[in-house]
This record gives sequence, C-alpha cells and structure tokens, in this order.
Amino acid sequence: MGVTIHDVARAAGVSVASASRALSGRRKVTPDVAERVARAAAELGYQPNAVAKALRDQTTGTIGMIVPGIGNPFFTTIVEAVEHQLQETGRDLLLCASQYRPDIEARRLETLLARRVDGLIISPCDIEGSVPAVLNAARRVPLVQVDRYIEGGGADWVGVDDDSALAQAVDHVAEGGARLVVFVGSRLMNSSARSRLSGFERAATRAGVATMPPFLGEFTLEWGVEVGRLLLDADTMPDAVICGNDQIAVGLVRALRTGGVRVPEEVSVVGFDDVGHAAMCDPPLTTVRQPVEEMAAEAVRLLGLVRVSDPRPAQRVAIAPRLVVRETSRPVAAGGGK
Amino acid sequence: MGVTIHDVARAAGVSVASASRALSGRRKVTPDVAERVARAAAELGYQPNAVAKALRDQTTGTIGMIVPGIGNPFFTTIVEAVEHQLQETGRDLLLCASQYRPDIEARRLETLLARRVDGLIISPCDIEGSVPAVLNAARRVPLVQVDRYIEGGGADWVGVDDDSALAQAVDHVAEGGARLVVFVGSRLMNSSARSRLSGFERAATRAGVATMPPFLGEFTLEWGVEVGRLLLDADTMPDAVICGNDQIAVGLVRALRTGGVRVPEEVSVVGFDDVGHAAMCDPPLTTVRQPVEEMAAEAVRLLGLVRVSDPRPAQRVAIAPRLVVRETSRPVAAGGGK
DNA sequence: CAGAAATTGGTAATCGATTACCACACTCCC
DNA sequence: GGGAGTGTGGTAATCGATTACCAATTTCTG
Repeated sequence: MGVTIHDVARAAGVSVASASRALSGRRKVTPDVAERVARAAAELGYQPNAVAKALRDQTTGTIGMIVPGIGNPFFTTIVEAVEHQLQETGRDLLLCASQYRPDIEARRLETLLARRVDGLIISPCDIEGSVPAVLNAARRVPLVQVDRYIEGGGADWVGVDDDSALAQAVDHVAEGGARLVVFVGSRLMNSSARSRLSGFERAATRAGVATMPPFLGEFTLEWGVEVGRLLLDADTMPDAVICGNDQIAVGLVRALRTGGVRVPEEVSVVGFDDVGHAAMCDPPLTTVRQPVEEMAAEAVRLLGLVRVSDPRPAQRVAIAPRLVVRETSRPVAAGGGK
Repeated sequence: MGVTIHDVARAAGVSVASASRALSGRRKVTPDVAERVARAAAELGYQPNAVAKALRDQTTGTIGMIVPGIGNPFFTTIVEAVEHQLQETGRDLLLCASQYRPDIEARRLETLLARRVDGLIISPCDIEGSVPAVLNAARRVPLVQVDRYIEGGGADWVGVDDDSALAQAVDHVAEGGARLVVFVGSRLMNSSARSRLSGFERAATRAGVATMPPFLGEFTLEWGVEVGRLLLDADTMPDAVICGNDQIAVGLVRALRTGGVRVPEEVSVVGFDDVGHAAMCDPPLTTVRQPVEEMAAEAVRLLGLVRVSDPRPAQRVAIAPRLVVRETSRPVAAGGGK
C-alpha cells in the first residue's frame, strides 16, 4: 500500500499537477506527458486514495443505510435493491442495523454522519422514539425514509400504499365470500403497523364486511402461530385473516392446519410483503407484493433531489402494490357465504 | 454542516492543538481550557470529521464485505452476524454484492481498496475466476474468506467443516435405514459445492451406503423441484437425499410430495444451512446448521491477526456444525431397510 | 518579426484532525 | 536568585488528491 500520485509524478518526471490532470483528464496535457504518466501509474499499481479525495471534494460517494434488522427478509430485499441502485451511480453502501432499538439507531446515525455519508436511507424502527435523531440527521444530509417513517412527516418517505394494499386484500377475500374478517399485525410502534391496521379498517368498512378486534403482537412467525391457537380456542372463527406480513401469515396457516382447520376452504389467509419465501411455502401464500425495486429506485432518486441548504416540503411517495393470489385464499369462483 | 475543530478552538479562545487535546484527552490540559473547549464543542454541535481523521491516521475504521448475493438467506445471516461483531469494536461495514460474477466482484474489490477499508471479508463467488482479484487484495489489506474460498489457499478462511457435516447427515439417514443415498448440490464452481460433494462421497463410503450419481445444478428452490421431478420419472428412488442447501431441499420435498412420494416415510431429505425458513417450512426440515455466529466472530478475530507486512501461512478454520433433526428424515427408531 | 493569444506545466493552498516540536511559564531547590 | 525540571500552549507539518493561480512556452496574426 501507499503509492501516491507524488510517486507517479516522480516516476513520470512531471509535477503532481500534471499527473493528476493526465489521470483525470480534466485538463489537456501533451500526449507525451499523458503516456508517461499512464505508464508510471500502471507500473507502480497506483490507485487513488478515496479518503483523500473525499476530504478534498467534500463528498464521499457513500450512502448510509439503517434498517431495523438484516434478518428480516423484507429489509434484506430492500437493502439488496438499494445496493443495486447505488451501483449504477458508482456509490457504495454503508449498512447498519438498529436492532429495533432507537438508542442504537441514534448512535448509528451519528457515526454515519461523522463518516460524512452523502445521504441516508433509513427505515426508522420506532414511530416516536426515532423522531429526534432522524430529524436531526435530515437537517444535515439528504435523508429518505423507506417503508417505515416517523410521525410528524419531517422527512421524505417512500413506501407502499397501504390503503390500496389492504383494499385489494379485503376486496379479494370479500369476493371469495368472506363476511367476517380479522386483521393480525404488530403492536402500533411503527408506521407500517399503524397504517396497515387503519387501511384494513377503512377497507373493511367500505367493503361492508364485519370485523373482529385485531390481534396486535409482533411481525414474526411465532406471533402468527400464537394467534392461530387463539383463534382455534375462541368460539368464532373468521372467514378470512389479513396479516401484516408474510411471516405472521405462514405461522397462522401452520397453526390453523395443525388444529384441523382447512386453509383456504374454511379460512382464507392473506399475507403482506411477498419477499423471501412466501411463494415457496406450502401452500404458496396469497399475499400483497411490495414493489421493492421501485421503492429502492425512488428512494435513490429522491436522495438526489434533496438539498439540505434549501428545505422544501417533505415528499411522500406511496407506490401501489399488487395482490398476488396463490393458494391460501378462496378463489372468487367459489363464491357464496360461509 | 461544517463545524471544524478550528471553529471550536476559536470559540473557546484556544489553539486547535489545545482543542484537540481537550477533546481527545490524550494530553493534559488545564481544567479551565478543558471546560471552555467542552462547552464550545457542545454549543456549536461539533462532530469530528471521520474522513479527515481517516486520512491522518491511515485507518478508516471500516471493513469491506463482499458476498455473492444478499438475496440468499445464508449470506444475509452471515452479513448480519459480521455487522454485529464489528459493532462491538466500533467499526462499520461497507457491503457489496458480486451478483455471482467474478468481474463485478473484482470491481467491487477495487473500490473497497480505494476506500482504504481496514480489512476485507469475502465469500468469493467463483473458485477459479475469483483467484487473481482476491489474492491481489489480500496482498494489500487483511482479508478473510468466509464460507466459500478460492483454490490454492492463498488467504485465510473460515467456514463449516463440510466433512463433519456430511458425515453427520449420511450417518443419520443410514441409521434411519437408508441403503441408497443421493447427493443434490450445485455445479462445482465454488468451493462449497466441491467440498460438500466430496464430503458426501467420503461419508457414504465410510458408512457403507450405496450412492447414485449426484445431481449438480444451482443452489435454488427451482433446482430442487427439477431434481424431484427427475427422481419421480426415474425407475429407482433413493432412500435418502442429501442436499447442498436448504432451498434445494425445500424444492425437492415439495416436488416429491406433489408426485405422491411420502417424505420422510419413503424418502428422507436432509438440507444444509438452517438459516431463513428451514424450521418454518412444512414439514420442518432436517438440516445441518451452519454455525454462523461463530464463523462471523472467528472471521473478525482473524482479521485482527493478519499483518500484511509479514505474511504468515494462511489459516483455515473449519467449524464443526450440528445436525438438526426435524421431520423430513426417518427417525432412527423406525429402523430397517426399504 | 513583434506582440497578442492560447496552451500547458509547476507551485502551493486546500480539505480537517492530529501531533512533533518548540517556547514559555511556573515550581522547586540549593 | 538562578538553574533545572515540569507542565502546558501554540505553530506548523502531515496524510493524498485536487486545483487556483502564476509562469513559461508555443502558436498565431497583422
């Protein structure tokens, strides 16, 4: 390590300025100089020091990203999509996990800011607890929220249109004949949990289906299993269950089937996300597909528009998702009530 | 943005040297100076510029990581574990995906080196194609391979003990009564594919079970489905199938069941990895669990030991995995031949 | 061919934090 | 009171790439 542009310049017998110009091509140099510099750089194996360049240019070519957890396949998919988008423009991704804790999230934001990332993409873990750190960061660097967002709407956001998503899900099971529908999601600590629940309630009202009180726990398989057991023990079984994500749905289907309830014949189950293994479950899950690639592309695009120096109203981009009908929901053709 | 230590020094009425010393505490300053500097820093919201510090210190506190694809839950799990380990020591992770292509991998390596990462953790996508770029990188910065490795053994490696893994898998199905066993993996383009196949062959010989020619395709669900169909069409059905990863196993189970073959009653299926959703499949998959956290911890530990300046023989750390028996393999109690 | 214009090379400043080195002030002791 | 010793603050160099500015050379024009 340690070949600098000075070494190249000396080897080529020119000044550092000429070497820099020859390598970057930002100003003309004589063919002779250009060639000597190119040869010297190749021979020495010169590689520009991106740290020095970043200091001088006041831009690092690096984007910071913070998600609650890399273990969750939904966030993984977004990370992959964002990484892919950044590649296109030659930028790199500094990835952090907040482990669903606002205090860790705040610390990670600080170190990313200290590293002078050119922008931040974040899915804030807590709708309330994440507010101060996120707003503070947004004041210093372009910041776009993805999927989850903080209350108050102080920063740009890209996500899925939960109203449209839940409407599609509810309408679908209603068309399959469901009269009593229940929502299973997570406790209302993040925006997705809240907006999916309210989207569900609006959709149910509009579709004219009856609802049971929602089950709110965690976005996990285990919670799905637990709710399945609760439903088996209760005296009324809904015609359809709409879940806040796929993991809940998979656990729920498993528990219901184990308990002797047939899916979809007796109960339809609809998931949310369609990432990871929704399609590969048995039976394949009917679910709402998140437009992850579009979200990532939009987030990266928005990042480029933000100018910290002159604030503009926060943008909110909600992308309409698509319901993917597989085998855990009753087909429309089956029709009829319970 | 842009509060520098000069601003702090000016506000506190001291020189930059004193300000730096007061903030870092590396040399004594009078209490008076210490307090004035602390107050000034707090009031101005001073945050040290990590880029400048990196340039001066010749160390960035950043580790680069390259995996073939973030979509694969196995790599995701490793990334998460590595990120977690690095947190402990206050370092950050620059994450890249090679998309299973050596040319992209080589480019990503170059940009990570240009960014002067303090170390590299990589799972090389191609046992041959990745060789030059990986060896070149290893000459310039501490580098540890995880899971996959390049031929020739020029760089440290941490992974799972495939021999032990396959022995456990083969012995398990043999004890369940299997006499004819087949291996389904991927084409031999990466080290995992190769060493799992050879581990399988050794284990089968030692256990005295007969084998069919292996099926080598991709590490995907689709390949598992395809092999399942091939087996259904063939005239001999093995007693057990050992798979190179969980995705293949899930696809295979699905295809066999769809074709009317009962798992595990007629055929035992064993997966590999136990990440993502192996446990949540239906039926839950018998599989070999990769010791991912240990691998990540070991990789980070090794990184700290490497000194590029004085090369030492490449270390190879193979961690013994554990077979997790679930419901796709015949229990030992069942005993007996086919 | 003189002088203007255009082109290209070099020197040194810049980005921000750290620290080697020097200088000053104060204490202590004989 | 003066010399040694200790502690503290300041100045300027350093890390490496880029570029503003100046100087020198070449080219062009009347």
